[in-house]
Amino acid sequence: MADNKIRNMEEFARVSGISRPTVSKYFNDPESVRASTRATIESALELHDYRPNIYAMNQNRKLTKNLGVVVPLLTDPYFAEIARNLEQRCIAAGYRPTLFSSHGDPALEVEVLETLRSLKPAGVLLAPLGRASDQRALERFCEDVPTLIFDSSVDEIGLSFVGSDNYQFTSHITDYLCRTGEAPCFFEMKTPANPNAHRRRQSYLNAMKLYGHTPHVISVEGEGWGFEEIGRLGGHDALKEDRFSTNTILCSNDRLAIGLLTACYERGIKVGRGEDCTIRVAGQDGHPHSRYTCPPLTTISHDYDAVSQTAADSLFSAIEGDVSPWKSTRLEGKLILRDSA
Amino acid sequence: MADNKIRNMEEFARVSGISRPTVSKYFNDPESVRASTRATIESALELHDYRPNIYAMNQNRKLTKNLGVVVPLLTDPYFAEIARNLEQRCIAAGYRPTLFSSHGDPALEVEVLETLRSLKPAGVLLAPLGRASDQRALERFCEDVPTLIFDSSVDEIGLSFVGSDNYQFTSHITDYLCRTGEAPCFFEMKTPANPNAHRRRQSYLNAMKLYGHTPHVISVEGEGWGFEEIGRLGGHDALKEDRFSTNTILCSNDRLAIGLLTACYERGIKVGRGEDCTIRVAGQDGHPHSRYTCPPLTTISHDYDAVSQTAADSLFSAIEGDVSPWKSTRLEGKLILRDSA
DNA sequence: CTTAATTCTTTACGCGCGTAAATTTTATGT
DNA sequence: ACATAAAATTTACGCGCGTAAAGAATTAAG
Repeated sequence: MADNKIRNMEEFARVSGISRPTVSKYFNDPESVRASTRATIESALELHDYRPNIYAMNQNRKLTKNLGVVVPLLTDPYFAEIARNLEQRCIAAGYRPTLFSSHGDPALEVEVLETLRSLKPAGVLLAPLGRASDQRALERFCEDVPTLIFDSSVDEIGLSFVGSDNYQFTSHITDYLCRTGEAPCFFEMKTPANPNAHRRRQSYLNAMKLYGHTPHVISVEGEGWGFEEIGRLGGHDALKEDRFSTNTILCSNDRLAIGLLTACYERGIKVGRGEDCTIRVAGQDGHPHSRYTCPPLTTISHDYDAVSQTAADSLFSAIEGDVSPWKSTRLEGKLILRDSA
Repeated sequence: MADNKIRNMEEFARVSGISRPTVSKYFNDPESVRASTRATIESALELHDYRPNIYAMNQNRKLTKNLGVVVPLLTDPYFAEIARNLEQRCIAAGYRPTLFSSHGDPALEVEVLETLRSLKPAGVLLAPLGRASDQRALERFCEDVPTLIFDSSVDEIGLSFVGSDNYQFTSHITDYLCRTGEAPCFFEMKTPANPNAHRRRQSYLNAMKLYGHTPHVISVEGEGWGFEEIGRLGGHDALKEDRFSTNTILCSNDRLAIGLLTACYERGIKVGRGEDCTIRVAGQDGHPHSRYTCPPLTTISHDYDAVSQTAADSLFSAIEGDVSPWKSTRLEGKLILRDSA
């Protein structure tokens, strides 16, 4: 590490005894040079620790090693967790991921895409805002940049879609709730940000019909991404007006359920499976926090690893030349039984 | 937006009728050109929507407009929230922030700094991992890049430090707890990741002495960043062995408190201020989730906005030439009274 | 040892822009 | 109107690297 101030690749090539174009080739892909050359360069690298100027590098390269990872809201632990997972997969595969959050704002989402465009990324892993997204802007972006859509699907844009099977989620947990107690009613936002919410409601309706029960949907008001508060306030209203038709409530997602649990607590209603409990509450998502609610939340969890891996691998293979047609992959969730239902 | 494929600044300068060096000057700082010229350029910009190549831009510029924002763990909603806040301030100030997370891993933290170095950022807002950080690596980085340290202080490195006043946090909430019930015992991790934890324990000890009470600290085992689980398991143990000396527990941080609340629930212990409650639990941090625990968590909250603003503004003024000496700013927290204590 | 296939070296150009210096144009004050 | 300051233009060079082409060196195969 006696780095004698190597200023550029020219100098580094000189001290390593290898020509600059070959060194350039090495940095582009170490496997592309002979093993003995690689060893020479790498031993020189240990002595001088030089790093190529990324700006000069990316200026002329047809394809950078940059990847974009875009999530709608990084302060949501679900997206934070999946972003972390994706980021590490990208690094492991030799790419340079950059993390972006739309912060729940459609205008910001468009800006993020513009920024991303100027980064000339090799590819992008994009979880759109959903309903609020500027569809046209997304489409145009996907035409220019290899983009894999995940989490929430918006038409057939991009290379492919990878997400969870929301129909399976809801039908599976509805089935569980029906088998273990009263059939559930469904607690959701009236105008959800995410299109998955519609699939979940539909799946609830289908499942209830299938099992011969009368479905009942409670849709609560509320805009934005403060789901817990929407669930809490909506929960208070619904409880006050006695709008829950059964003692079992299936929430459209965990964050809503967390808010509802708080509302129940605040009204002195005991939630759970015990003898002394009034109602059962279940969520959907396997939110990182769901383990620590009181009572711990019964939910159906995304397979974070599988979604991340499928998404990342699809993008990588597309970048590396695989030209398979658009495809939607929806992975099943796993029921997580806890005390709330 | 009839963008007739502007390929570079040369072409854009031609169509806008302004010379390229002036256009370059404009993109570097729009205020640096005459208002009439600015108007000319901006109207051309609307017609052709050209964006300078950021790689070519940053290659020769002495100082880029890039900023780094580094947090120890982006999946922690506290850091996610503060990162979001900082990011938006950077954008508003005309910089290009890039978000990094060390994911709780010291080796990754060093890697992030290396990556950051090659981005030649104008400055960095860095929240170190803390105890686990590679001190030497941090120091060397701070020597090369204008870095403002926030959240957790590590020696007097970087431009300055901005964070919360942990002494005030703990003494304030200890005072509150003493005045409203039994004096608290202190629930913490034996080997905390964050140096703030030591300040909090010390402040607890001081405050208890001041008020003439006997302090009692319960330190629980557990490594890593899964604070909720550490709090839950440690809580179970402590409850089982009856190690809490009073009916009031002040937790070193909210995530630990959240885990403890879950443990209490699981043991059928009622937490809160009500007649029927056995113990009181309080946290520290004002974690985004603390509003939705059951019962809602009494805590003392970081002033997110003030911390972010002070940190961002300090960095900006340092970048713009202010050479004030190293300084530590510690902002007071606000008590948030809820039902748990 | 010859031959062919790889791999490396040399040479050279260009990417898109920052930036400096000298010159010309435009704005400002009297 | 003039002198002066401020801003824009012209010209030119260089940043650090990607990349292409042609020739030399190395390796692998027969």
